[in-house]
Amino acid sequence: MRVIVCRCSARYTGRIDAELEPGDRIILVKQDATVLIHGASGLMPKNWMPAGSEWIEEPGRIVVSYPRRGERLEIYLHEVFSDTHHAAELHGRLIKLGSEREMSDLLAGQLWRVEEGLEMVGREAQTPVGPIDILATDQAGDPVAIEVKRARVAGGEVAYQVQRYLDALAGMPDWAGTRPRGILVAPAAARTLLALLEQRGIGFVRISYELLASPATPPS
Amino acid sequence: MRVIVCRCSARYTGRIDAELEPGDRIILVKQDATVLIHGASGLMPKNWMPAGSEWIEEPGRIVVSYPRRGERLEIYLHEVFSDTHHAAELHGRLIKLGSEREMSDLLAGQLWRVEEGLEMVGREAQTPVGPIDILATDQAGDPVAIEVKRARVAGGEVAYQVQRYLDALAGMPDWAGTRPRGILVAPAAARTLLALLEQRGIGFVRISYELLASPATPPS
DNA sequence: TCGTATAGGAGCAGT
DNA sequence: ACTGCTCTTATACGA
Repeated sequence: MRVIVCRCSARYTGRIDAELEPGDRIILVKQDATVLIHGASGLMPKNWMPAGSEWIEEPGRIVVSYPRRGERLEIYLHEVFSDTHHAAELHGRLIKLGSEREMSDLLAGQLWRVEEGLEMVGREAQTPVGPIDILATDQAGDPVAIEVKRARVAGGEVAYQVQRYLDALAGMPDWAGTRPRGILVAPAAARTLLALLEQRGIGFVRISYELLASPATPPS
Repeated sequence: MRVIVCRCSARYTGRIDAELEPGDRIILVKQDATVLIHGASGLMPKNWMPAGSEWIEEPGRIVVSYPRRGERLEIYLHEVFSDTHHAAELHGRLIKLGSEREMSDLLAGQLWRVEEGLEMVGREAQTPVGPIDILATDQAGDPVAIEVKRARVAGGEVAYQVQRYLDALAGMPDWAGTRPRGILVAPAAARTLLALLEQRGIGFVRISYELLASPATPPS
């Protein structure tokens, strides 16, 4: 890992064309050849190049390229304040708790929170248009596609995503003659989305990861 | 801007819970108080905190918090290899060419490339469900919602995005009695998306930014 | 503030 | 490789 503190400018061409005007920046070059040019604000780098990029260095100029995708970044070093190298031998993992997948896992064992009488059919149930998070059957035997979101949902696309699953279910021989339903499970939803779901006949059940992770209290 | 090269571990709690095991990292602290913990690979930091975070430092331990969103990052410094500060006085802008907005601007003056006889109605035309990139009328006087994408489109969401616009148009008094149509303009589309568009009656016209930016050759 | 859409999105898992 | 889909997505723009 190399850290260059410098005043530089840059020019990127590839997926777009971009010009970075001169400024004080920190350039990180990682062990996998990822290159980041970080400015004084924000999470995202001003410019970057992906892992596996090729590196050509001349005095005052660095050219990083990724021919496979037609990308190229030219960095012009106007003044180098420091340029150091670090071994980075230890690489501890990052462990995340509370992902959607985990929420879905928890919910699978607590389907009674969604609706009484649901029977699990499958997880990530394959349809021609993509996998359904949780597929269940209700008391009437009709299929219920449950879409799980970890965080508050605002955008309306999810309604169409569920609709797409329902259309697919309706066309599958296994479910011929049934009336597929859809339910969105999330900790919160935008007002406009709730209206859209209502209009489409898609249910919404407010459930958070914290609720699912807390000691379960199944129905009596 | 501060750069700490160190061996550290960290614990984040907020939107999820995450634990970063001990490893060699580069911590960037930006002028806007953004904090990034970068590992040896990849574009994204292992952990981060947003601009405006609060900072508490003790020997061997840094606590960054953003109470407004209930976020907190604890960094445990096991060994500090270097810890430097840099002024960063010059902040040149980043200028991008080839964004979707610019592509849309160009296309607005070359609607003949999409379909003969289109008449411009509006840009970013407001509907209750969001703005339509380009709204036009065709030779029959029916509204045409044109969605512009600057890069190849794979996901099917765009079909629903356009469908939503069409539904909204159908419900607007201005367009009562008309038959709204949708057209996706992009340099390329996935096979499955093409099928979905076809099925939904949404048109696809293959146009790239490069084509629009090249010297225009209007119809004879 | 919320809602909506773009991003050089990135990253990941399945086919 | 292509597709689908989540992300502590970030970021910008507008009502």
